[in-house]
Amino acid sequence: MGKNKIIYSIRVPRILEATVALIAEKGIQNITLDQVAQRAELSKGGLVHYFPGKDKLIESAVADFFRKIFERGREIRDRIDNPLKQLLSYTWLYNKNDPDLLVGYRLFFDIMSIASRDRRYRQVLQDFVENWITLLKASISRGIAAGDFQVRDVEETARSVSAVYQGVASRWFLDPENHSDEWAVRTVESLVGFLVTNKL
Amino acid sequence: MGKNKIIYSIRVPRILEATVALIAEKGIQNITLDQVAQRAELSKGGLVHYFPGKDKLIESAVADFFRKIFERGREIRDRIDNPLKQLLSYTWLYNKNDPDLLVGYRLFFDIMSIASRDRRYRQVLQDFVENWITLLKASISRGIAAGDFQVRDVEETARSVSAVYQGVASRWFLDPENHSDEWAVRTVESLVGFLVTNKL
DNA sequence: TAAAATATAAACCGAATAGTCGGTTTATAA
DNA sequence: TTATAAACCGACTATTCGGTTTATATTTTA
Repeated sequence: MGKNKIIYSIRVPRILEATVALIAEKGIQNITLDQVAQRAELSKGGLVHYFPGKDKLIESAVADFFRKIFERGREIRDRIDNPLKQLLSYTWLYNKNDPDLLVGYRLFFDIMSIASRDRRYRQVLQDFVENWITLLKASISRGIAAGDFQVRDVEETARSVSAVYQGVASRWFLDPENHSDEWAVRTVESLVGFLVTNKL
Repeated sequence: MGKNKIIYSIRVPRILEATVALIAEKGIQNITLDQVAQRAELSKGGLVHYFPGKDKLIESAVADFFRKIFERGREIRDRIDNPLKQLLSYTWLYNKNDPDLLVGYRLFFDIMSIASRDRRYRQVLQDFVENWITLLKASISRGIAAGDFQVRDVEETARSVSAVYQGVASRWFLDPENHSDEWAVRTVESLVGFLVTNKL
């Protein structure tokens, strides 16, 4: 593919964006090739030319989007030096005004739902999570080296931190009426702080 | 509906069971009326006679199933007297050998995914969660009264406890290879214990 | 017991949709 | 200029599926 590199580099991002936007709107299971083609402003034939099959299309769009979100998290973390503050730096995820996050949460819930039955999607999810775990482990290790953290098992603690973020995010996103932004941030700060400093 | 009470009380549970089983297998979005009818051993016409429309059918099946799961949690909790042990009593949710839980998790992820776009489902989810919150608040209040817990805000703490359970469960269920039963139980015990005793 | 209400099955309808394909246009290379 | 491959279009096909209709059987009721 891609004899004409210029047109390719215009079309493909546009298709991926259209796909992700539609998924956010209707759900992975409910988008159609016609809809994607229409939003990406090309024909169904053209769409299929770039992504042969709906599965391939969705897979690419999801992977691309998650990669971007992760990059963002890493960049924000990298601007911080203190290990504990790094571990708490992901509260940008609790921002209702960020349209990318609205998309991201919906995508994430979709993926989880499908992953509960489909090994392939389970792998996508695991890979995504593993990236964050790696990031968290680095911060924890630095905190230990600096003498700030008391942690029995870095890996296990990183997974607990990550699980806390996810649990809080789920409630915060799906029931904002009963779970304020402040509750989310307070809970994460309290629990993550405990995980890295009060381990017996 | 259901002038004939006897036949009704046989058909309806059978239909609900078939629906839930099929949802667990294929996902809410992917079941068909024909499949449900076949598994419940009646015709599609018969099925529609009892539940006029797919939405009604799914709604009833989900509500019925969640009610049963909640009843189970309450019964287990009621057999325990110590407030902290009550708060930790829900680790029966981390049991891979229970077929009802396999069904339950898949259902739950489906609901979350749809709820992220559909107000009706968000309400279903909120109602379900609110039941657990009520249960947790009761335990926390008893612990405070007994002088065992130090908690700033009962409601907020109950929601944090619940979020911890959910976050841990998500990881434990979707990536069992990297999140052992022991990790799940240890994490919950550690975090919940902290939430009710070390609040500043 | 006859009429009415209910229960059930099977055939059917129409909309939606993933994927295919023949053919056209456009860009690059010879 | 010409040959070739990529890019693109949109009509067509086959299938799926929710819901309806029609017909028949069973149960309730008057």
